Amino acid sequence: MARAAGVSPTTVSHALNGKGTVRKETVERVQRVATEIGYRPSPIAQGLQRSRLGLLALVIRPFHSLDTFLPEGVDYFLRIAGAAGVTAMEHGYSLMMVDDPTRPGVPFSARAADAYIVTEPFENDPVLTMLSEQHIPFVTVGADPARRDEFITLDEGADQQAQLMITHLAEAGAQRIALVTGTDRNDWNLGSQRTLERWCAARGHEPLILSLPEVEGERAGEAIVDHFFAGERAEHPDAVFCLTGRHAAGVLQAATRRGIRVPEDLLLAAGSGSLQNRTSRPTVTTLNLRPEETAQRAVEIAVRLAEGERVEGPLSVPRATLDIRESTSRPPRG
Amino acid sequence: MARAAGVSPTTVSHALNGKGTVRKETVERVQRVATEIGYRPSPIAQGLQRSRLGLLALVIRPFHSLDTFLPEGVDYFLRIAGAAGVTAMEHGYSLMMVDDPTRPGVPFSARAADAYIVTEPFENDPVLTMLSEQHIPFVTVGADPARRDEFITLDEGADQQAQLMITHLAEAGAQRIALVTGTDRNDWNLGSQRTLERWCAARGHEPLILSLPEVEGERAGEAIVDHFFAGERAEHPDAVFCLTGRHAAGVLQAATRRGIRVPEDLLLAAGSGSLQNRTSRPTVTTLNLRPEETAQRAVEIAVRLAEGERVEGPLSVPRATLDIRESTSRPPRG
DNA sequence: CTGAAAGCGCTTACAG
DNA sequence: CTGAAAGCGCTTACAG
Repeated sequence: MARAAGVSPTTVSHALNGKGTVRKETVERVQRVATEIGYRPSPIAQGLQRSRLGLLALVIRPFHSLDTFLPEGVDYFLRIAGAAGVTAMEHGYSLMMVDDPTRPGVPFSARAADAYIVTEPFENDPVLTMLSEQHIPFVTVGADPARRDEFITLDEGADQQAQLMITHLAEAGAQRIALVTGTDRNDWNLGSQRTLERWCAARGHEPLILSLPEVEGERAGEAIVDHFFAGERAEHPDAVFCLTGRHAAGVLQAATRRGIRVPEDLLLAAGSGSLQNRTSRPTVTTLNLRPEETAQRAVEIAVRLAEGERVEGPLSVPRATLDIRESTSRPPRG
Repeated sequence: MARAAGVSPTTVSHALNGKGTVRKETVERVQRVATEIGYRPSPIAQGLQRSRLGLLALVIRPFHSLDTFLPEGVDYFLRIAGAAGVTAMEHGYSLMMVDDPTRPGVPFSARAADAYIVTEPFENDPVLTMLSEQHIPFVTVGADPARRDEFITLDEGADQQAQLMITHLAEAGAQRIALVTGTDRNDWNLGSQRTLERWCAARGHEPLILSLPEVEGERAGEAIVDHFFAGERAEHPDAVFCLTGRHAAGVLQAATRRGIRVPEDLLLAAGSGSLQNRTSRPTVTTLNLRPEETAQRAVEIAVRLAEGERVEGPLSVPRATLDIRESTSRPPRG
């Protein structure tokens, strides 16, 4: 490029970046030649000397157990991804989704991010261990349950979120609330479980809890209904709270198939809902976890970390709200 | 790092990459020190000299008019994105989603990709112009309608795809098929329109076609039904083919609201379907565009381009198939 | 106003 | 077996 314009590399750089002082005609000539030959400064070379690429990485840990980058009917994480991409762009960064960067053979670009966002890390998550050991800045959405205060974390307040739904179900008349969690050992599953146990303990009855792999999705419906409605009638729950929208959709189908009416016989709710919970018959009450705002906060923190700022203080996701729908809208049993 | 291990940078490089010949003990010491101090070679510096970062960029042009990275109920592109991410990873690349890289102020990382995939480019798309001028390798999914053979393109065969659905509707008894396209000037909208026009011409009647912004989604349903069912009864279509699943979902709702029964009074089909078309009542017939395979092909081409290989010959997406559902399953009008 | 020099953090011939 | 030198493509002091 320098040769093509008949000037030094220094002058090219100055001209193209508006730095230093360059005669106006020289600037124009350099620009003209640049567009003529389709020259653009190498972002890699530029990155080298800023030692920053303007790249953020998003690791959605639950996708690892779901074994896909595009689980159907799992809105929450896709909305996180979409919003994170947009927010990153607004801050002058790009965002890439990567799977598990600790695996051997990962694209080496996966390690080129300036900062990482890790959502729903597992207990003692090796991804966090690696990032931490290699001094790569990162923020997690939801704590590593085993290392709660060790890393920079947007606390998701799983306890509060579960409590919100449990209170709603109780107010709608539920006496025995069953909880269906996933099997990933993350703060969302573990925290919700703790919360229901506490609630049941306060009422002096045994908690009804079932943990099934997230990946089973709606297929898990039959197993869930079998499990809770097998024994004596007095033992049956009058409300089921599934942490995932797909489990809830499955329960709705399985219950309907057996003549268990929602919400007349059974209240039904989901933690992280999805499209199908809004369109099923009846529609299903869910938590609104506000993934867009969560992503926004996470990206803002990641950007600050990427730029070498310190980030302190207790951080948290926006407070969840209830999207009350038909599945909990009529008092059960009458 | 070199100093910490008491050797030269050359030896560090050799030891860590298993190149050259280094004494076994030296290798071990270097490795030990590396993990101790959390050293990792800078991917940027490595990228500089390979002049490649292992990064692919995906530009989903329709998102630009939809004005979001996460349109709800638009499966096709998200499935493209998910599958592209996975396939990229299998080839040792990461994938980032970028919006319009021609805008001023884009993250400079957005220009750091080794190759681009651009889905559904617009007519005379400036993104393609820029990539082409800057000699950045790219592949499009769907042609730029104005520059059909100028770039490396996975042809989507919009004509064939539309023909497939039209034939199905006709076989199901449709006499007058109305087409609803989006307003983006891409090959999918324009090609489908051409195909319906040809079909109508062969039958000697005027084509019923309405173009409405993709972004209106289900809200467009009322307008569509208003438009086609305003005039005399003889002029009403007996089948509506919406290119987007959201338009189709809207038509279903609006029709139902007016007592137009699907499929008894009206056959309904969508081009690129989504979850809601599979779960609505009745379920809606769609094309299966096989986005996962499309993404896979696109990524494979992008990787070859990134690695400097030539790519030739007519390329195309996998052939669409029909997902026939209730909305076209009974002969209309008895 | 312009350019030679040094440096960003690596790797790859090449010499010892 | 190890390291000094050159180079990947830029930018940023600094000298002229």
